Amino acid sequence: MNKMDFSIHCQSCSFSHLCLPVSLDENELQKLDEIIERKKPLHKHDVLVEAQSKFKSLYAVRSGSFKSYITTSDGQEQIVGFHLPGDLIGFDALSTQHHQSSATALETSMVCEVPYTTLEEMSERFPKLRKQIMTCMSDDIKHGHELMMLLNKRKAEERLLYFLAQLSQRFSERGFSDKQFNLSMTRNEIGNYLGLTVETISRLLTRFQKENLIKVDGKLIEIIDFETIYNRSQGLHNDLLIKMA
Amino acid sequence: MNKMDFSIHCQSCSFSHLCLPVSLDENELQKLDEIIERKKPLHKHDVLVEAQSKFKSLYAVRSGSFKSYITTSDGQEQIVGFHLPGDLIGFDALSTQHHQSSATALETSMVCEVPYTTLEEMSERFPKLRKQIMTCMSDDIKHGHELMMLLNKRKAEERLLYFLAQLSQRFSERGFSDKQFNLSMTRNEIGNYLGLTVETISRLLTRFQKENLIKVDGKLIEIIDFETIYNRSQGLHNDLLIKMA
DNA sequence: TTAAAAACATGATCTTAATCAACTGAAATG
DNA sequence: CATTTCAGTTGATTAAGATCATGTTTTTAA
Repeated sequence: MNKMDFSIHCQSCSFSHLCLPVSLDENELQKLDEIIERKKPLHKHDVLVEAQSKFKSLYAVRSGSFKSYITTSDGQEQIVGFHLPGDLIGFDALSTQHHQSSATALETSMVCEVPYTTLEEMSERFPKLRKQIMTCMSDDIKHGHELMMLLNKRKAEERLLYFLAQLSQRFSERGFSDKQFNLSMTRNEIGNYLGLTVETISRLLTRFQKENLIKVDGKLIEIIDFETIYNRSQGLHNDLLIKMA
Repeated sequence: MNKMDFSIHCQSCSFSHLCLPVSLDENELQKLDEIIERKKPLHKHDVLVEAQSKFKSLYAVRSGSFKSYITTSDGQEQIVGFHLPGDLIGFDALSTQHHQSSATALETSMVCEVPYTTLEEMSERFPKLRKQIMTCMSDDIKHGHELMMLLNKRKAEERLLYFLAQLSQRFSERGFSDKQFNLSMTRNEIGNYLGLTVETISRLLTRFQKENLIKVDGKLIEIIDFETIYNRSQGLHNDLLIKMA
């Protein structure tokens, strides 16, 4: 962790192309940068947002990662998303003024905080900012639809391959390696998200390794054959592909 | 179908409390009413919105019902929602300007059309309208989260009971009977939405009838024991409830 | 109005991933 | 640094729901 991180600006942030600054001009960016507060690091298990709590701020992940989850009536946890640097957390509270889901850090992480009141003001003045928030919500809806398809139509193997392919892509978009990365979430959490058990995740990872799709070393994943991972995650298997050709 | 339907106004619409007019004042409502176009009826299987098509209008269901769905890479259909009178269709296009899902009528239905350009103008002038659209999107995200929980944590029986309970509630909110209603969707479509097969839906409906929870007559459903339906849809069974007491 | 096509119901069998169990390794915590 | 808790792996068994098969009823369209 670099002390410099505390004083970084939106203008020079390497995730600005994914985050709120998208499409803002110099002047607007300057304003946004002024109202954003940099918070001190959160540690693993620290709670960033509590479900049902009043909406006070929007957060952008600066480093590390988070999971967000809802809690069912019978006390179970359902993870609804994992957040990487550049992602926004908390906009599910924009309508009701209360958060619908909780968010906790999966590792030591940093966030930028955008206080609600200043955000309201700014989005009144800058339609582009409003639009960007709309886009985030819309993306979230789309993600929900895709997930629905995944959970309804795909079997265990396809779900986990989809998860790995998607993670790899997201790391790549953020300038990290898409060939080698760390899983900050446990096997249990992956299973929770994908509607599978830990045992199934574990077995599949070992199998994928045997099939030479990935290399697994604890939390470290190496993507060996992205092509096959992607195809099979879409329900396209080799024998099927050969038939089509 | 009454001819009067064609000339009904937002001011006197019985679904205005669920639809765009929410929280608009007399003047604003008047303006909204002026830009809304009433379209002629759509029939079963008619396409209202085509996925990937350019965003031209937002639609509010006036009568009848719709399903919206995405199509997977291998050509399968995944239903992502059913729409009843008062519901908005098409706002998943607000960010990209292109629709993410298709929508077709499940029966003879009517919609109110709000052209995109006038909507943009209006929402610029009336923050309340903008807020209402935000609320719709936010509700959709929330719905997605709940569905994820349903598909990941609940078994077939609980899913279908949840579906029935939710339909009953939604009918009630719209001033229809919550005790007796018609399923405008097929068993196949229910299964598609809930991640189950037709056969499972069929078997469960017969079982629920035998257990005296509902009465089934083809597409006509009568809710007999809402209390038990709701409890069991949440994973709370009788023996468990007795233990807790 | 009637033929053809969908939609629905129900039984028999099979498959996938859950569950149960036992063990190993990693990492918090006093 | 020790010990106890948590995370992960692997095997054996089971159960829920899919799939397959067939008959019936309802809808649709010629």
